Amino acid sequence: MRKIDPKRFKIAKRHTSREINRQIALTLIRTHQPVSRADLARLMGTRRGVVSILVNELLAEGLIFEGATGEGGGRGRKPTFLYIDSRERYVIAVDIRATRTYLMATDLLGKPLVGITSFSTNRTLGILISNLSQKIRSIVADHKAVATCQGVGVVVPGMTDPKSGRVLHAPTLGWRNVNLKDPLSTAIDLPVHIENSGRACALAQVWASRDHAHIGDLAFVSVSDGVGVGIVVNGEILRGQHNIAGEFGHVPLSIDGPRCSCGATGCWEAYVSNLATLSRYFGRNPNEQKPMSAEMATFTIEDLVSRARNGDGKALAALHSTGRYLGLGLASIINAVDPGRLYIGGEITAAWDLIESSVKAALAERALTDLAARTEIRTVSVEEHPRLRGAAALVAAPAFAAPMVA
Amino acid sequence: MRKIDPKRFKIAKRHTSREINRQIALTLIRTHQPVSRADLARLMGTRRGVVSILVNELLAEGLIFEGATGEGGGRGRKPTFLYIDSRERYVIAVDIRATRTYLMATDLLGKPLVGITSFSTNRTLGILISNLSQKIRSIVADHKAVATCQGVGVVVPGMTDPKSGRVLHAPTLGWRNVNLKDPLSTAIDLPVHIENSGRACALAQVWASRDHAHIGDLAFVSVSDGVGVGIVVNGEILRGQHNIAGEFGHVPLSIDGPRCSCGATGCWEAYVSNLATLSRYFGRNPNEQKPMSAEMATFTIEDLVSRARNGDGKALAALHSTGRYLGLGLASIINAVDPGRLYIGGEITAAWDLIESSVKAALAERALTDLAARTEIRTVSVEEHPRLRGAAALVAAPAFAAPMVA
DNA sequence: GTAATATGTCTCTTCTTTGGACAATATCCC
DNA sequence: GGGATATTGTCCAAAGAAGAGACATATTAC
Repeated sequence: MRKIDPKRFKIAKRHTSREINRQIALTLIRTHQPVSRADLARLMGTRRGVVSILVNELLAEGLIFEGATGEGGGRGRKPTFLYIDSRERYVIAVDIRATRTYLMATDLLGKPLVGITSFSTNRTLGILISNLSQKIRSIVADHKAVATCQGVGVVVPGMTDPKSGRVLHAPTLGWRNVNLKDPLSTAIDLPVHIENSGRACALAQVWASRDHAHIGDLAFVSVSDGVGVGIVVNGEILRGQHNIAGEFGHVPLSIDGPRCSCGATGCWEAYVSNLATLSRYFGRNPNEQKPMSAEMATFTIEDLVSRARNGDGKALAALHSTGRYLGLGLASIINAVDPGRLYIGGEITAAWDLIESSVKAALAERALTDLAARTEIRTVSVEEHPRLRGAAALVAAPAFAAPMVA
Repeated sequence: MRKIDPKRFKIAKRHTSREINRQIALTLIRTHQPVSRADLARLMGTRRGVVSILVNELLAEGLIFEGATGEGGGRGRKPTFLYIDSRERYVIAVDIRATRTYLMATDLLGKPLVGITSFSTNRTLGILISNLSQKIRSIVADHKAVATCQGVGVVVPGMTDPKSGRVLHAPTLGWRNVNLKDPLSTAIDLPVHIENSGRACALAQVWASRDHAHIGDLAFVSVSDGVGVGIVVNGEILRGQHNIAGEFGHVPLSIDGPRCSCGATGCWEAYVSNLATLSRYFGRNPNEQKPMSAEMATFTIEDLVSRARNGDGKALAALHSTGRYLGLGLASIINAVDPGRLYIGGEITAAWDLIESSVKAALAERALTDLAARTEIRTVSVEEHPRLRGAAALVAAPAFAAPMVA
């Protein structure tokens, strides 16, 4: 039961029905391919005649293509199978991180076309844009003959306003209220979409093409330098009134806890970020000003995990502790928005087998019902590049999205 | 950008466009009444001809009525004004609380028709249903001549599953997984809608008819024995996968804090519930098992507030403390879902002038941006009966809701 | 009184789903 | 091999709905 917004409603025009059904057909082709017109008619509960019109429209636009007539199975005329056409269009995904910036090109379904390239991030906006557009232009030039670029999706570790294309605040980059979209867009002459990396990761999971069982309500928790969270409600990214929705990283576990980079104390992030885990291992107060030892400065979570695997009890304890705090925070997410599934990303997932029990025990401690405590948790490894896949989805997904209506 | 659910999509049928525009017209009549057909055509950006058809449909169904031709202002034929017809239909709202159960009848816009009646709550389900249906039948009999009852909305202090009509867990009533809807519905032969009271309060604000500026994203925080929260996203109540979404009352402020009724420790509820505030005043550990003094047992928040107003420094300090914790928790809500507006209900609102500064200061401490810290907060006094208004909205609102599409 | 103007209804056109017919296959079974 | 049966995709007429504009009605300006 949704209330119609008396200021921002959308009237049903003459084309609206067609638009809706067209997108449904496209979605079903996407999730069920290979699929015939007759199959679609059965799935949609309409006549084959309408489906034919819809399909011909999609064919004319080049969004889908007809494959060879497939094996029907029973008797009767064999069906012509339909597929999403992922050859002529592609998108470029960009992941800007504090130290390096990563690029990838994918088709509309998120399948990578070329390997991931990267370069060192220069935090001066002008230089970064210049470096970036050079790389992008090179990719575009390479593909000019076969396909056209639909746009560039850029994810940033910080708060963003996708509408204006501004990065509101990215602490690790030292950016505050900078317009990233417009200068980049003019430099490369392509549409640019900006988004926070946590949300983009969530987006990547929503649109993950393999997932037949669509989960319209999910949360993605990305644990690395900070904790980024993306929430999806009703198949739509939750952005909130000020573009800060989903910042569970700064919901407290203990208001008297350690100081967080955001200025407040006891944020979840201050307990489970990579730095927090490492500090715990070194028995160091993360707020301390005194310089780190050489070992500490270069020591990574990967190192910690391998030590834990090799029998370092202190390392294992530090991981378990992080696992526990992770679970406590996940319980907050469940109690707050109760998503159908939780995804965890970040370096810590490499140690998931070690910490899963701690996570689940902590979750059960605070979840309000048994069923909620058993909310499915899936890890997304660093190698799956959820941020880049999310960046790609920023550009590719709108072609498949539901039209705004009512 | 919303993903279409490949399992639960809704095709656009021949009637769909009409349905959508009909509901938009109805919404606009609701929010802009008195309004003419020509006004609607301008608001909707369509021809007057289409509006006429939609309006005639709504007239035939008795949802709206034509008033006297109004003053146009300029020259030309005078418009015939349209209004929501709130005479022929009404709904019954029920608020079941631990000690008393309240009833009210309202029209479709939520305007009370008869005064609020109440009776002592008997926690034995059968007896309560019997008592309740007696009262309901009496109201129905009183109105039989003039109007028909559309249904009964029931709100409960606990977790509910509106679909099945079951109360999953209501600690203060001692109910666990009881079917409230079906037996009540058969007893009174009317449709029954069950909902958690926090969510219902949020619903009441969404559908508050005065509010021209529709806020599609809001949170309602109801502070009393416990802390109930209702979240609205995109004009729709957030229920979550297990019907526990919005339970911010059990998101921690400090995991090492006082024990909460839910079994966990340091929940927001354990800091700001009425009991927590009173315990703070009496310098008593709320988890203590030792019996309360006679004074403490009968002392209420209202008493505390009046003492604070009369110069009791300890009372004022206890309230300020609650205000601070309230603000810290509100910051969590803002960081998590970033609603456009926060509503606060409960007895504590009577002391809002005393604690507002504490609330806002605490909120500013933890909010991630200045803009977010300035999220509008509105109080809803106990006299406005938000729970009952929400219960009414459960039944009345579907008539105005947007149709499910795509 | 006449011109100007706004409202509400009506008609015709265009777009879209609905229902059914039909040709084009392909298999089953005798 | 041939007829019966079944399935796919297309086509056509019907009906629902928005778009565009004409027209009668009602009211004020001058």
